[in-house]
Amino acid sequence: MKISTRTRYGLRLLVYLAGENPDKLLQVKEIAKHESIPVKYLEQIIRPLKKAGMLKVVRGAKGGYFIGRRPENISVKEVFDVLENNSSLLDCLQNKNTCERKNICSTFDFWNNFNNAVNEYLENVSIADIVKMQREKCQKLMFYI
Amino acid sequence: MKISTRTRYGLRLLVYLAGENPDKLLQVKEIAKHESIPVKYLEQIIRPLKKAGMLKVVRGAKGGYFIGRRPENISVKEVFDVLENNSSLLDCLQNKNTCERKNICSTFDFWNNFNNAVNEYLENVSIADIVKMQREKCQKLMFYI
DNA sequence: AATATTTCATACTAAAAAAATATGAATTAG
DNA sequence: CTAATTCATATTTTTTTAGTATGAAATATT
Repeated sequence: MKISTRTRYGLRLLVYLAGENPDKLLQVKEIAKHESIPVKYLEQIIRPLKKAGMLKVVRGAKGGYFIGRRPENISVKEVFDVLENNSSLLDCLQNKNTCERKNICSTFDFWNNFNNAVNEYLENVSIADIVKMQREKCQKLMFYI
Repeated sequence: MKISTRTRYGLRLLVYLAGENPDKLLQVKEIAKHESIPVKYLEQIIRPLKKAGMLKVVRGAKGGYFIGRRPENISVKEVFDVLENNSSLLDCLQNKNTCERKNICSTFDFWNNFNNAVNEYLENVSIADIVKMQREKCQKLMFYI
């Protein structure tokens, strides 16, 4: 049970965009450098997030990206759904590849409950929350200097 | 973020053992059949669980396994720790391979909180709880027949 | 209009991890 | 002594993840 690099990068990307003024365009190259992410890999991560409206684009020279919605309205759950290849903790929880043991499985209900608990947690954390956490931490550090 | 087959199998194994009388020995072959798990794969899963005292063994002919502790005292968290190859959701949370961005990472605190929440959940579910859930479900089904 | 810069789209490769299999040693009941 | 069973390790196969490569499409600037 590991968080993929894809999701980790994607979250950092969104937090970065959300922390900047939405009228300032940020380019892949710049973001990649800032966040230590391979440029081409980042491009691939951006696409589905854009599709989901989490970020917006200006194409062509001097183009770039900006946050697509108010950060309060982007939950981490949504980021998971888009980037984590299979957002569900177990295949049997989402009817695809339905396991034929499903009905007799001694652990199905437990996994289901666990999955729900995790999802609920992720639904209740927004990108804005993370930006806020980060800022508070930064201020605390400044205080001691 | 997927639960590994290893952990899923291991949990089923423990729930099965916990549901039987501890003085009844169950053999790998039988468990594997009952739970639709490849025999040799199951053997590999048993070993670390045994090491952790979650199940106990009688070797040789007519040997087999039985639950190693009261099921109330085996948390799912413990099963994860033993079977999930890297129990932590992110490497940076456990000081090994320490990411050099750790201190400046915009998302570190979030991941840390999330990890703690997940662990807390798993610590508070025991094998006994799962056995109970399963039994109640079974009874409910019986009622309608 | 030409050029440089930037995003878009897809295909491919490499590395790592997970799942499963294979082989044979050690132990013990009968 | 033999058969049944667990123990231990090595190997193979499959799947997933991470990253790279190539080039098209769009647009600002000159």
